[in-house]
Amino acid sequence: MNTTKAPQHQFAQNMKTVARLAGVSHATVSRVINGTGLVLPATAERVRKAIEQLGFIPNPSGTTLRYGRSKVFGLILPDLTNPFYPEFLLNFERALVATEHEVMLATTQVSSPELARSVRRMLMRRVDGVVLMASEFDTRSIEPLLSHRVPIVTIDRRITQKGAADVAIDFETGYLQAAIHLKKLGHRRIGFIGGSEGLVTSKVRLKAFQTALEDVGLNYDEKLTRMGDYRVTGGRSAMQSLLALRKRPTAVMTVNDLTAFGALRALHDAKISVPDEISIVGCDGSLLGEVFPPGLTSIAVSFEEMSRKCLGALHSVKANIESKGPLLVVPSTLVIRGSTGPA
Amino acid sequence: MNTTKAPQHQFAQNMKTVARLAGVSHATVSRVINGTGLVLPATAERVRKAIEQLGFIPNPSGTTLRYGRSKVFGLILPDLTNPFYPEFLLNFERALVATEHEVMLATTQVSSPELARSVRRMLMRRVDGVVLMASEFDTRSIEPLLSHRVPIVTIDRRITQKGAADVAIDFETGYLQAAIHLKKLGHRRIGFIGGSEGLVTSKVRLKAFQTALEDVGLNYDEKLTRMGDYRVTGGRSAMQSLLALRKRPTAVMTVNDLTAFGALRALHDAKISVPDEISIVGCDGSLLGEVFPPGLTSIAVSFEEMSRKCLGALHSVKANIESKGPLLVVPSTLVIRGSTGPA
DNA sequence: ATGAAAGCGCTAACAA
DNA sequence: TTGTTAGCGCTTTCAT
Repeated sequence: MNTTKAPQHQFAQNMKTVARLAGVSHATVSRVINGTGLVLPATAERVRKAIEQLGFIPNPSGTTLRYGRSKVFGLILPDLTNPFYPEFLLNFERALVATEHEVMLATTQVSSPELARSVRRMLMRRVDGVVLMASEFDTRSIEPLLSHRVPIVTIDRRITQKGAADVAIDFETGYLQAAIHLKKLGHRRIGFIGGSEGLVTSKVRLKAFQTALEDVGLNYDEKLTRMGDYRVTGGRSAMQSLLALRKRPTAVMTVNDLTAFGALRALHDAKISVPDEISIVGCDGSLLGEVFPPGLTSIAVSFEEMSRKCLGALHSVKANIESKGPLLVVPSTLVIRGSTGPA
Repeated sequence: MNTTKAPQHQFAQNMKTVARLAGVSHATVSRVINGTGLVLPATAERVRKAIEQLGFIPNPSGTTLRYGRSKVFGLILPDLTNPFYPEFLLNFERALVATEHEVMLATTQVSSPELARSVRRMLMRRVDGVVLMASEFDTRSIEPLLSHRVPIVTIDRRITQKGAADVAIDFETGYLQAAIHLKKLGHRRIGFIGGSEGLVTSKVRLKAFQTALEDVGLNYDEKLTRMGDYRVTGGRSAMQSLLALRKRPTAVMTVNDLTAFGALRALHDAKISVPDEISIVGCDGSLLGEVFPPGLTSIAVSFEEMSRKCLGALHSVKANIESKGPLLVVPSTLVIRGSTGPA
């Protein structure tokens, strides 16, 4: 005999209720909903009618509990104030929702102990995979994901390992396009504002810039390079430093849009006209670049394609969790706006 | 006898495992983890040690299944490309994570049928409440939330109902501070770029602007008012329209930062110097306003306080689901940056 | 093609 | 103060 009372739930319907109304078993209801297994068309129709009639809303926690699957993917972002990330999130969420999945978000400085806590949260919620938007992090933090066989995708880390794939951004073509564009405009002294000292992505982008210059027959001049921090402040002070040079660059490429925004701000404050006196190139292709005066020429990646590749990578890691994940590449293209002009 | 095989889970530990190691029952483990009920300190210590030793990670789907609680709050945002929303999301997430909760995100144009689908997703996941960042929407879309007794908080709708609270933003003080600030700078002809025609929030902010002008003894001039769309494009063309006037305003307030960005862009393109020739005031206090040349003076709301109020409202609705939710107010304050100067 | 049964991990009611 | 027990909804295996 049942001694405990049923708890007060708001949800009176379950598959059994539906089954009863349709005159079938709840297993059949499950088969209809999941489109799996053989069900007579007439039966399926009856079930669908019952679902409709009852306004039945399935409860995925049953499945999560029983089978450890959640249809939730974790997404770890370092910084929601950098427009790059919300724009990616938007596309990622859209791609997930289209397949009945959900995003579980964690905003975490990846170099902090917070990363380990975010990972734990995701493990608790039994996520089916994690996209870690970072190239540099303490590998011990993701160890728990690996040991629980949760597929991982990192971004632009350019390394893969057992259970983890990587989606790299092909900055090389983007910076090359930018170099061609600037050279055509007559620029010869092209500077660069990089990311944070020592980071892999930072080095990759600087290298891409250097190679691009060489490829169009221009010299790379170390004196025209400054390091930033991927943020506005870094771009701003780097630009100020470049402006202090006796022989200034006539164009400056940057490591990301936020850095370029900082540079544009420094130029505005110094009353130097863009693009008349100097040209600026960003990297990200974020929407705000369209507005930021005078419109930022930028090396853009397709967020939509990136989301798709991340999800694809996640699936292929899951399918083969015992081997190294794939290393996918997303192309980049130059978007020309108002911040670049004749030298 | 058990005929089905245990499914392949990555998680070998549950409360029973912990209980066994600690020499107690799994109910006691639950009590220790939740800090509820009486447990002898020594017993609790043994349990904690066992949890530690096993690296036990609790599985909330058990609770969700049994009791319909998820420790997840839904957040419905209209637009992640408006920096206001990611900045709010950041704070909201932080506040939730601090109490072991999660955000479930939906990015949805609230006037579309997508809203109903987002609501359904949240119902499926058994969210404990929903923050709907919208003042205008088809009420039928949230009907399912109400009927399932899911607490709702709307933003700046300025209406509450059974099961739903509202967090309104007190724009009145913010616009008043802005009016005082501009008057002190010598401005007499102050224009306004509003939101979308017909929306409540749009009307509220326009009204706040009008009242503010009156309060400082200035005349409201309808000819200096334009409607926008809360986005960059609207602000841009509205500003262009204002610039076409024979007698231009010397300062313009806007309905939000994105609109102000658009206005600043239009002014840049028209080679009109800000704040030398015209002053601009935004509304949101988003971080990007700091950078956007020449730095946007803006009416800011504290995202942190807003998150806190939303969560508080959600709790008080839940505690009293049968009555009208509270109507809370978040203050706004003027943040002075470079876009305002002497007339 | 359909049904029966089992069990995932949890918390709360009750018993001891 | 601690243990026992029940059952939330689901999918899958096995039987029919």
